Amino acid sequence: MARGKVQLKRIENPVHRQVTFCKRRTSLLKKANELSVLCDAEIGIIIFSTHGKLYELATKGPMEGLIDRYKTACGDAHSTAGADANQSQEIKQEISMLKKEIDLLHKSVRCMLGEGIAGHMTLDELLVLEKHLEMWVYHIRATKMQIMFQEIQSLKNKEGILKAANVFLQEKILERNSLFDVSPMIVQQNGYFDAGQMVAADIPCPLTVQNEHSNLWGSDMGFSY
Amino acid sequence: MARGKVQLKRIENPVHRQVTFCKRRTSLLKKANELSVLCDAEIGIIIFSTHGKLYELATKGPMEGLIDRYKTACGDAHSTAGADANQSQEIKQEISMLKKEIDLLHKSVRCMLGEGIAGHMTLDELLVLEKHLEMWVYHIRATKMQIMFQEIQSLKNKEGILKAANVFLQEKILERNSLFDVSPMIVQQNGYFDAGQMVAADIPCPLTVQNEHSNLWGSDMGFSY
DNA sequence: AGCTATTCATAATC
DNA sequence: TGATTATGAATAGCT
Repeated sequence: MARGKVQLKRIENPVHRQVTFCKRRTSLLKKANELSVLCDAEIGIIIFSTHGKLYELATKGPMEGLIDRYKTACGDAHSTAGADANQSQEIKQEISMLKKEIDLLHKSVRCMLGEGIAGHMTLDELLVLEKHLEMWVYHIRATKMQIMFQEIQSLKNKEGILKAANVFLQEKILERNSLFDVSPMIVQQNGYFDAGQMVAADIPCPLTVQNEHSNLWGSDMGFSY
Repeated sequence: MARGKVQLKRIENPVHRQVTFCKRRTSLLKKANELSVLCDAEIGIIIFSTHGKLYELATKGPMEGLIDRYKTACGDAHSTAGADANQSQEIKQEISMLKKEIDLLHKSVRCMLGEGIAGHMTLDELLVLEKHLEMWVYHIRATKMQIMFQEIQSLKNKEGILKAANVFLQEKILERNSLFDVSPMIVQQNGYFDAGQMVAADIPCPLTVQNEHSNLWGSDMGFSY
């Protein structure tokens, strides 16, 4: 062909390969159509690109009909009979395969977003900008997460301290209750309790704290990050 | 073509038609084979001559496999039976969706590999990809944030409850200190308090705080996003 | 996507 | 059929 004869070998450069694929595919289908018209032949062509994209041509009627004719002419019997029975199983299997592929591709995309772009010098500035923005946002978010984590740790420490303090205080009270008949107190679920009423009450119930997972995850606590 | 441009019309002369069919058919199959090798594509060609004679080519594996792949990729087969038509329809739709996503991801990967955006992805596809990525990241982060806020809220509730209980207990103690000269207890800001002041006592009704948040955080709760 | 220099394909002919 | 040849098509390498 032009500007040098081509080797009948897979084109390694992806860009070249893609361009050649596009051009030659078009020509092939055109040729097929010409042959069909000129010579009154029925032709079907099925092409799957490297990436699995389908291109097809059927010159007389639908591809289905051509395939049926092919199977007939091929001399077979096992075409459509048992297909339906196994179809459900096959479809499920196919869905599973497709999902696995999607998962793999997701990982690929993530990997590429996370990896350097140094290997491709022709990469445009948009991608570089995106990368920079991502790094920037990353640091902001990391800081926010750290602050939140510290707050959680701090609160946990406070909790432990207060629990210990309360245990000690209750020991004190019980110590005296046994001598002076002082009623215990109740802390209610919402954390509110009426101290005045408690003092007057006479209920031998433990001081407990429960169910404080009354999550206050309000709609106004937006995801601002 | 040589010696005059050819009309794209059926060749009426049977001899000419036969000769042209033979030559062009050979060339078409040759071209198809070249395309397959050069561009790593899977190609199948089925040709029926005017007289019904079959010529075929399948570049990677048997024609049967290619036809199966075609039916799968096409949006799926003619399942004929109407019994499971609805289920089949849903499954087809799901497969279609999955394939679209795979196609999108393939394009994304290619794009990121530096093959260029314009030639491979439409603006719509880019927007969809962007939206997908954003939604994906959004869900992950929303989940993380929700867990963290719940944790914080839970701890704050506990803190409030324990503080109230602590205040009440201190009041109790002070109330009796005035009568029995017991020194009050102090919980210090840094969370330290002197256990040595504690007086051993029998505690039939302990002040308890259930520990419900210990398993919300994994040990690998890094800032990985 | 276009262009062009080459190589290919092939219609007509022998 | 097969070979030859004059011409139109296809296309690889570049922009």
